[in-house]
Amino acid sequence: MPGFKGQATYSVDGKGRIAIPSRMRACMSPEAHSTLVITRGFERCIFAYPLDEWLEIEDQISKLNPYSQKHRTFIRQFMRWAEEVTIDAKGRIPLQRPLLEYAGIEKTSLILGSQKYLEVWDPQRFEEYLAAEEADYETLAAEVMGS
Amino acid sequence: MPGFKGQATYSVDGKGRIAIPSRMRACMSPEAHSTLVITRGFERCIFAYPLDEWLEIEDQISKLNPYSQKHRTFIRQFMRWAEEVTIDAKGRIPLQRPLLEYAGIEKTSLILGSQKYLEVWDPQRFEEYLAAEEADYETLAAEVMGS
DNA sequence: TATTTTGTGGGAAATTGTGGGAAATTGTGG
DNA sequence: CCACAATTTCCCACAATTTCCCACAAAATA
Repeated sequence: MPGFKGQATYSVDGKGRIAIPSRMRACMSPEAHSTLVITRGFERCIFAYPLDEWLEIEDQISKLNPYSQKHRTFIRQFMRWAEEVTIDAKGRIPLQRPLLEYAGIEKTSLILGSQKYLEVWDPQRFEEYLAAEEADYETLAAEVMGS
Repeated sequence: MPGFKGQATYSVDGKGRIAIPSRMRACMSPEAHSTLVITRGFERCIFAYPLDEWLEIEDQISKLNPYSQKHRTFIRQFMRWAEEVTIDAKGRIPLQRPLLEYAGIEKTSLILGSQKYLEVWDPQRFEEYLAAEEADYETLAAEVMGS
């Protein structure tokens, strides 16, 4: 089962909705029930997990120890940003203002497929992120994938 | 099962489509379902993997740790350029504008068979690449293939 | 030379993305 | 408990893009 791939630049409408590219929608399994869990991602973007993927992550979270301060803090931070949203008839999802603010998204969004989840970026911020990345793609590939 | 071989110079039509040479198409196994995954290659060309080959790569990717910053960056970069395309009735595939731009392809493309995958180059850029390669073919062969 | 295959181009149909209005829901204050 | 405002959800219309399909020409085969 292939994962999410590809990229697209879509607009954010007045109601804070963004479209999910149909190719990416097609990658979701029926068990996801057209539902995504959006949450604060790393590197200042939004992550969106299909429901079934998310449940596996939550399963891991549930195994953490709530009596450890470190674990507790992580659980709190991880869960408080998460929001379950369903994809509407036109393939869109609503994004909450706090998340949009966190990611610095206003009128345009860049959607990236990243295997098990989607990422939503402010296009300009993504450019800056790319520029800041020190290792170039080919070096990184050799490092990570080299046997 | 023999791999992709040979080369061909084909045009890119107004809709960004290129034909896949029939003898290369003939090399694809039925498991590929006439589907190629095109993505950003190294040295500024486009790679095209038959679906079955690609799935093996993605399998490796899925084993990486998304909580490691380095791995996450690689997954992001690797997947965002990838796009699943099916070969149409006339043996063509559509190429997305971002990929064409990355490879500097405009009206003409050079298609190379390279064992497990195809490469799509801008003909002129390929010439430049050859010229820039310092090691000649025979020296390289001795180095790489020497037991 | 006739016939099939292969590559090229473009038109028509279907799908996809965008925006906005109306109905339903939720929260707030009287 | 009800009225009102604000938000969210559902639905429809339009435009742009993509997909599908057919026609033609060049090349290869016989």
